[in-house]
Formats: sequence, C-alpha cells, structure tokens
Amino acid sequence: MAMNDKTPPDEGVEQANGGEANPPTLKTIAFMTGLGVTTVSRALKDAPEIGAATRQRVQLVARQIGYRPNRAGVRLRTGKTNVISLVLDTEEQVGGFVSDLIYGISEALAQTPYHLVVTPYSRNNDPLEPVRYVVDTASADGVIISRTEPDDKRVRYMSERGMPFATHGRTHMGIDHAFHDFDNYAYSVEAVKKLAALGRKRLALLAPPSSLSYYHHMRDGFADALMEHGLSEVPFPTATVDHSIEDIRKLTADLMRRPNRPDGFVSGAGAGTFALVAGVEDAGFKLGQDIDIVSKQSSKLLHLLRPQLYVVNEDVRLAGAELARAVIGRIAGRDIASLQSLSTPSAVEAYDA
Amino acid sequence: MAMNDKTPPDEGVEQANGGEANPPTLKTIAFMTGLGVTTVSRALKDAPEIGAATRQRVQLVARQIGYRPNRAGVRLRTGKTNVISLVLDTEEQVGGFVSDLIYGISEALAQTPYHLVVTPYSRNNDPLEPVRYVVDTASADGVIISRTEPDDKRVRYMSERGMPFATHGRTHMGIDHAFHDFDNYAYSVEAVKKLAALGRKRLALLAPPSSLSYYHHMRDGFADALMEHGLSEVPFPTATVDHSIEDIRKLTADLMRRPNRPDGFVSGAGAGTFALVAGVEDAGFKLGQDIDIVSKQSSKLLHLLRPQLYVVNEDVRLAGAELARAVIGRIAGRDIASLQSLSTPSAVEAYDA
DNA sequence: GGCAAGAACTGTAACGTTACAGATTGAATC
DNA sequence: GATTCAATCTGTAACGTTACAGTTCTTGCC
Repeated sequence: MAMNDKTPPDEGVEQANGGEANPPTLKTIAFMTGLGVTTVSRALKDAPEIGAATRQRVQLVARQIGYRPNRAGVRLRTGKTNVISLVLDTEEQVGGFVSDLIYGISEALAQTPYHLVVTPYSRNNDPLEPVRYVVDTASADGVIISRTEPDDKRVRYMSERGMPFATHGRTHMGIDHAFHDFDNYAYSVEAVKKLAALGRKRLALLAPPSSLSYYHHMRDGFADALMEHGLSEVPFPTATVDHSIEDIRKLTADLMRRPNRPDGFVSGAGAGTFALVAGVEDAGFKLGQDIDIVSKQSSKLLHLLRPQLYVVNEDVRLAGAELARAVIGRIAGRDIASLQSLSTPSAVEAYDA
Repeated sequence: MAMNDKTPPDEGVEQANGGEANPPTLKTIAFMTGLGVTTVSRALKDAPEIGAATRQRVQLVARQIGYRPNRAGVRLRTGKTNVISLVLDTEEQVGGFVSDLIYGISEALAQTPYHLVVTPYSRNNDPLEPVRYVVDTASADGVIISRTEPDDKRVRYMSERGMPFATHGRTHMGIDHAFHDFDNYAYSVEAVKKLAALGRKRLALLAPPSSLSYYHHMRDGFADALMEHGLSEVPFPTATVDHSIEDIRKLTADLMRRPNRPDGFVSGAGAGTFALVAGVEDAGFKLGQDIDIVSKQSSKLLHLLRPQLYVVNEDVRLAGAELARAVIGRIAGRDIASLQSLSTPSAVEAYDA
C-alpha cells in the first residue's frame, strides 16, 4: 500500500510547525486520511460512489479540523459564487426601511452558504447599471432589487440572461418572476374605508413616485375605495414619498390652505407622514379634529408622534426574509409560482393607550 | 514571428459564434494582441518592464472589449478578496442608523474595487463569532465593526492576526487601531450646558448600554459638565438606548412620577427620545415647561415630533465613509494615526420655525 | 480458471490569475 | 568580434476546487 507518496500539504514551506497554521484544504484531509483529493471532495458532498465507511471517516476528519471549502476555489471552478446581491438605491429616504430589509435577508441567509453583498447605485445614474455589472461579471448567483417598476428594465435584463432574481414589488410586463410585495391596493382600500367611517369626505393621497409599481396599486385601491364610499379626491400630485421632509411639509401646508383642502390623508410612508403632520399643523389645523391621517409604517414611531394617527404596519424584515427565500428558490430551480408572495396588511390601528 | 501558435480562448468549444460570448479573460486579450498572458497581466497593472507602446495597446484592447479581472481568479492566486466585511448586530434598534452607515460605506467604496459584504450576528450569540469567521476563512481584506467595547475581544482577535479593520467607536485596551467616532463626551457636555442655560437643575441621562465604549464617553461628559455647572444627577440606570421603545417609555414615566424627578434629559439616541417624550407626557408633564430634553439624532425627525426638543445631529453617513476610508487605508498599510477620526458635534439646535 | 461487471478509489486537467525563473533581443562596452 | 547589460517579453507552476476519464480490486458467473 503506497501511502506515503501522498504529498503533505505544507511541503516546501520551511516555517517551524509552531507558526500560523494555514486553513485546511482538501489536500490536508487527503493527506490525513491517506485518500486522494478527488475522493475527499466527493465524500464531502455525499457522492454515491464513495463507500459509507470512507465517507464517514472523511467527514469526521473534516469536521474535526474545521475544514471549510475555499470560496474562491469553488467559484473559479464551478462559477458558483454563493453570493446574493442586494441592489440598493443609496438616495433612499430615511427610515429603518433598508436596515430591516437587510436584517430580514441576513436572517434567511444565515442558514445557507450565501453571503450578502450590497451593490449600491445612485438614483441619478442608470438603475440598470449595477444590475448589468452583477450579471455581466457573474458576481452573484442571485439578485434582489427594490423600487420595482411596472415595465422594469432590470427585470427584463435579468430574465433574458437567466440570472435568478426576486423583486420587492411586482411588475406588469408579461414576464413571470419571483417577488414579494406588500398589498398596497388592500392597504389604501382599508385606509379609505377607515377615513370614510370617520366621516371624512375629501381625501388626498401621499403616493409613491408614479414610476414605481406600487404607486399604481396604491392609487387604484385609493380610487376604487373612494368610488365605493362616495368620497372625492383632493389632488396632491406634486408630493411623493420620495420628496424631502421639508418639501412634503411645505406642499402639505400649501394644500391645506386651499379652499378645497382635504379632510383626510392616506400616506404611503412613515417618514412622509411626519412631514404631513407638520404641514397640516403649520397651516393651523388639528389632527383628529380637522383632519384624519392613515399611514403605513415600518417602524413603530408614528403613534408616539401623534396618537391621533391611524397606522398599518408593514413588516419589512419579513419582506427581506421572503425575498431571500425567493431568490434562493430560483437558484435551486424551484417553480416561480411558489416564489411569489403578497403580504396582506393588518387592520388599521388606532392608538391604544 | 510565430503568432498563430497562440491558442484562441474558445478553442474546443463547438458553439456557433452567435452564441453567448463568454466574458473576456487575459487569454482573450493575449490572443487578440498576440502577446503572452503574463505580459498582458503585467501591462494592465502598469508594471515597469513592459514597453510603453505595448502597455497602451493592451490597455486599449482591454477597455474596448470591457475586460474585468475575474475576482475568483485573483482571489485564489493572491488571497486578495477585494471585499470589506461590515459586521452587524441584527437586533439593532430602529432608526436609519444602519442604512446610513451602509450608504456611507458604499459611497466610499464605489470608487474602489471593493465590494461590501454584510456579515450579521445576533446579539444573543457571541459577537466574536462572525469576526472569527471572516478572519479564519480570510473572506475579506478588511472589517468594519460597530458597538465597540472598551476592552473588545474582536479588536484583540483581529489585531493579533493582522486583519485590517476599523471600528465605529474607540477602545481603551492599549491597542492602537483605526477608528471613527462621534465625540460623545463633547456632545453630553454641550447638552448639559444647554440644559443649565435653560435653568434646569436635576438631569437624567438616557445612556447606551454600559458595555459599550461610548457609554463611558457620554457618561464622563455628563458627569464633568454637571460638576462644572453645579447640577445634580437623577439616576436612570435601568433604561438604555438598547431597550425597546415600550420599556423606555414605561421606565421614563415611572421616573417622572418619583418625587425627585428630573427636570432635564440628555438622550443618547433619536429613537430613545421618542420613548422619553412619550413617557414624560404619560406622567402628565409638558416638554419645554416642566422639563427639557436634548437629544442626538441621525435622522431629521425629532423636531417634527416636538419642536421643543433640542437636537444635535450625528452624521452617520459620514461615519460610514470615514470608516471605509480607514479600513482601506489600513489595507494599504497606511499609518494608523492618520486613520483615526473624531467627529465633533455641531451646536445644540433649537427648533427654527 | 477466465472473464465481466460493478464498487471504490485515483490522477489529470482546467477555471483565471500572478510569481518566478527564464528567454530573446538590441545596443553598448571592451 | 565577443561580452555584458538592460529592456522586453514568455512559459510554467500554483492557488483550491471539481469534471472526467481512468485504474484497481472484489465478487459473481459460466
């Protein structure tokens, strides 16, 4: 049995043995077990043509010495990066939104070999650029994007090139893909219903920018519910949740000083609601008296701002976890239909003292 | 001139040329220029022993065909990952804090070849674990950590093993290292000074958890300034900025109902201040009248919560950018002393209507 | 006893890059 | 004309992994 013709992994290195131990590789295990590297490699991934005894022996040794596959080696050989890329707009307004998304994703990735890489872009630049980078350099196995548009270039790009991805928000472009979304239609329906029940008649909507998909959902729900309850809309077109706090505040105050001011607001974002409230009060009106506001929030701060606010909670952390599961599902080749989820808003909550 | 003995990069692949083009490699450029891969490699990194004409020719071709070095190849050969790892506590309370940190880091990394990998851990587990993982598997060239402690195991671990890193916050353990910190000592000195000027006498501090470095800075500044202005402290030991909004609120209300309640608060975190205000009002007291509060904030929401609040802004995005610059500096072997920065708090701001 | 077939294992090559040790020039020096 | 030298270029090997094409050995069958 020619066992000693295996080359020990550190041969040629003259350092004393007390020096830094290099991380173990397949070669290390091969040397320790007297097997070939190929056998070790296959034994570690439970290949069928490896004997049960050998497999167990290899896995035991690997565990003992704390073997971890070298990511660069695997990536170079197989092309598998074990990376999920989160493409983020770094101009994103305030709020723990992005933090929560990242926490949710991390949570779901923790049990997997995947690392999370944040790929930023500036809203001023082309949103397609970071996606193109990731796809062209194959620097991730899957991508998560947010700020989804109804006809989204990024979705088309990734679809055409077979890059697995999941979107935060839906599209309407005839391409089926994994997504997670908050049901903003249901949200604004519930919000309007609440305001109707409070006797409000003329409602305004602080909407997302009209380029984004959820603008349409929110707007449609708003319009349908207005119709159903026989209420009217006070247009508030210039302001969106993407505007700065100062802008929204000023636009709101202006709106409130008009003769046909609204007596109810539906707000699409927690931070925007801070500005709404300030604008309303700047104009001299009182929340819960002259006007009522229903807002979405991802943090829990709105009721501390004003207890008169009505809120619906959006669990962004959950969204992150769902998105991570969805991309991983796509990478594993799972069925798209099973990787699409919609989060139903909870009931509108009044402040509970 | 034997030029055609170079092997074209796609030899052996039977696909028609109309198929997907594989990303160009050094071999591609070598083939196109008629040079050897080694020459191409060196030409691209401006090595001195390559002729000026050749260098330009190679770089031109590389640019034209959109060559990008394969990260796995570089990483495997050199050990350089071109990755910065941000180690994050995923239990972090609320606030755009982490978002801003990430945006700041991304901003600074955008001009470099570095990718940002988020390495999460749960506060319940050992904070050393993710750091050990990154160091042991050499999965990043540099690390950024936050929630720094005066005697920080992670700092020791990375120091001893020569992993470049930067900390958000300082340590006091006789190890010199790169950091960025907000001057929380100066902050609480200014905060107390403001409250003294307002005629407040009995101050309480909503501090960070006592395990963290900035607890001590904030506390020392608080104590020194109390002394200087002849004010007294109302102990508020159980509550920290890490507690939930609900907990802080309740503890604050309890405190305010005591006979020796404070007439001024210094708050170490924006989200905590939301809870402070709620607790104060729960107990029936009025901000600006019975009590004044000075708070740090990283978002701009506090003055919308209550205009009576006094705020100091902490630019976390800047902190992120500084931290990124600091780690990169360490990786480049720059002097530690030049990679330590302290951000001086701006003046205490009252609401400016 | 000879042979086929499977089980269990092995070596080689390749992914893309760079370190290292040459090789090939042409010009300058003696 | 030979020798040295610098300038410029090149091939080979290796980083750690896996696909592929063997190789060896045992066992069963005729």
